[in-house]
Amino acid sequence: MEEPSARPRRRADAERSIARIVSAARTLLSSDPNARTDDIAKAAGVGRMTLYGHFGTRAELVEAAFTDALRAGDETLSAIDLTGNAREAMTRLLASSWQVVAESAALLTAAEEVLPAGRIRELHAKPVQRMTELIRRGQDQGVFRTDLPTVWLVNVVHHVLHGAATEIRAGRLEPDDAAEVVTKTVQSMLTV
Amino acid sequence: MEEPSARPRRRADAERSIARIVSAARTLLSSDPNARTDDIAKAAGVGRMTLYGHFGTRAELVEAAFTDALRAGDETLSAIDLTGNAREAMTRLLASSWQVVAESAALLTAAEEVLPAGRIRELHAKPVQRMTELIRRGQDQGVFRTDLPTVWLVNVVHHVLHGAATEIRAGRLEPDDAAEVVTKTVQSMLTV
DNA sequence: CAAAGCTCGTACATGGAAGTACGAGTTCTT
DNA sequence: AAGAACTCGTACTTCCATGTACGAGCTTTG
Repeated sequence: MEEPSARPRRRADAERSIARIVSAARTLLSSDPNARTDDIAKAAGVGRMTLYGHFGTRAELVEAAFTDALRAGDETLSAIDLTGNAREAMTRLLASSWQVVAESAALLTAAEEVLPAGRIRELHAKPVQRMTELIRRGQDQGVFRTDLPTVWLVNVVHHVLHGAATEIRAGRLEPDDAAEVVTKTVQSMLTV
Repeated sequence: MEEPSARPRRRADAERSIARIVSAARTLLSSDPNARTDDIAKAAGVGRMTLYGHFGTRAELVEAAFTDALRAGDETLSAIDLTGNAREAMTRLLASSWQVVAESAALLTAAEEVLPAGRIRELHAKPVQRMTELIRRGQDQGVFRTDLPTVWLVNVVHHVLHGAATEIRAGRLEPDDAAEVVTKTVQSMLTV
């Protein structure tokens, strides 16, 4: 899908710049989805022109940052053991998921403003699939409800995670309580 | 709270213009939170200058539209009978609520971009209180869980409603199924 | 019916962010 | 060490939506 390493290949300093830019973009956009490219360049310790040399448009930059965040999230979540009892696996998955979601909530907003909905969905494929498989497995095991469409269950879990992120940002939920609250909520949601 | 009818009083044609503008703003902003004031004036069948005569800034206009939507929502929801068994009352409340939320989801986004968070919260006070009271009553009756903060329960219900709105917009949930799906989800969420 | 209150077109001012142009200097790569 | 690749400052150019100014002509209201 991506160009794995097409073209003449980049010089080492260029790679470094790009990495710093993407990282800065992730940071800034994660706290303000409207962060200006200008500020991102500054935060990356790089000239504005350098940034434009690598990312022709703001949209490209946002996409790169978003993709990177998803990659990082996937790395975290794919380390979790999801075998055995699906209910317990879900608890383990949620314990890490809420943080991943919370960290990049604003970044997602930025992406939604700039990328077509289909692209966003595409990039989300992995986490969605992970959750879908787990829920399906739970349904097969008879521990999760089957009276609602699986797609809905998957998505509503995501909405609850985003909800928790919002509540934390608004100061109405303590980060320390998040895992427990989210888990209890989701677990009963998955039960009739 | 508002100025009930302060000042010399407006002329009849002004009242009419304002009503048309607010209504157009509600419509446009409910489908595109970034709708331009220009387009709103056009849709209201009113000159741009007339609009600016009544609303000094875009923010004022958005607030007026948002307030009006909340007023309309409140009108709908306050007609619902919430007495008796809290669980059944909740089902009745949700049956109407999901639509109200879905209709103005984009408008809420517009408001969030332009109004301070506190103001939004303030304007939401009524619906929040309605839901809070119902949940508390259910807890007293012993039909709703008490192992999670009531504030969280109230807010997570809102998030689920918004989630349903999103799924509908994305074509992943049929409007006809919404009420059932939302109800089932929320009811089990409110149970241990 | 007259004054006050509204409407609304055209034209302009403002402001913010995106993206471009140019070109001199620096760092890699081979 | 030479050429290619990259950096990056400064100074535009564009674009687009918000908000203003001015003023002629309609409605309401009392």
